[in-house]
Amino acid sequence: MDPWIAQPSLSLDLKVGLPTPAKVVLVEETNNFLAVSRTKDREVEALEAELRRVGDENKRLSEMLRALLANYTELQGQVNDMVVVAAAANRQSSTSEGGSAASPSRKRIRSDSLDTAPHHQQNTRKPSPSPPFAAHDQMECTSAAATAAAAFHHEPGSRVREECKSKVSRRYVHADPSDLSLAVKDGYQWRKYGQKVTKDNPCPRAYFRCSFAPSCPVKKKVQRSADDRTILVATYEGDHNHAQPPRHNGGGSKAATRSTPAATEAARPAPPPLPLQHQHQHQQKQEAATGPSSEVARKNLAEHMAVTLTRDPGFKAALVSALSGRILDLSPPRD
DNA sequence: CGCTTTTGACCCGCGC
DNA sequence: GCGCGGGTCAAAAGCG
Repeated sequence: MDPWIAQPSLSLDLKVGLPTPAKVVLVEETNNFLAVSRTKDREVEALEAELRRVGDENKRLSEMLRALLANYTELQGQVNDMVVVAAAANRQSSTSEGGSAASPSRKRIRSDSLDTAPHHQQNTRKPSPSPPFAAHDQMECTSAAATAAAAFHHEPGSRVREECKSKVSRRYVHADPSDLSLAVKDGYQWRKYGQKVTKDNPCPRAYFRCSFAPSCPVKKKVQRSADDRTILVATYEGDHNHAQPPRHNGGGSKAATRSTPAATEAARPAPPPLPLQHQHQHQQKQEAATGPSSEVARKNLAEHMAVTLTRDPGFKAALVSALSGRILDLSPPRD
């Protein structure tokens, strides 16, 4: 039963000066209509007020997000600087020890980073004396691999150390747990060549090669984090020996226009996980070509954070709970 | 038709 | 030497 029908004022009006039943019904409906209109007006006003309040809150949250973003960018820069300093220090120490670049990896050294696909089968069992990326300094871990670099310092001889030797960087990407594609958007074209379930993580690990240039030695491993399955951990090995592919291919091969998960990665405007030196070069190129890249980076980051938040069921639930609580508090009491 | 993805098999390093 | 586990290969299937 609607609340306005039970209001005492309505029952009073019904009994005054109404000679015929038809008129009684007419007046009753008119009064009902007026009561409904008044109630609706109050509801509309309340909703408008709530809308204004939410709008203000949205503005405030946007400002907080901007401030957070600025702090993040600043901290990211500091971390980059620290990693550069640490990498320089490690280069000095490693060269003073006789140069670790010539030490062979304990793991099987494959030469497919040098050779093109047709002969890698015959050459894979031979040790590769100096892959192209080995000519660079060995400790070229990116800022994203700060944790790997830290592990390297604590665990000499471990697998992490090997990875750092061959220019390993890591990138953590938030992803929908229901999305099983294991696609990490980084601006490059990747071809998946294997998938494996590892011992320490029930989620499968996917192996990718750079498919933009056949001789590109870069490999990528993508696996969901065992702790938080909404996070994809992308591990990059090696360094691209080519420029970043264009965002969209106009009249390229058919495969380039396909909408496969790996192909769609290349169409997204996300910054590539370049090592530090290349990141700086890339940034300078971008700045020269398109103006300051910090704006673009901030925009991308803001979009990413917004997407991440809106995809998070917990965030949605919290938002709904907060809004419903406010609405109930602000709603006019009905007797 | 050309490319990518899938997936079982295989290779190889490492620990015991 | 053997088994385990990570990484890779390559044939088949899928896709536009």
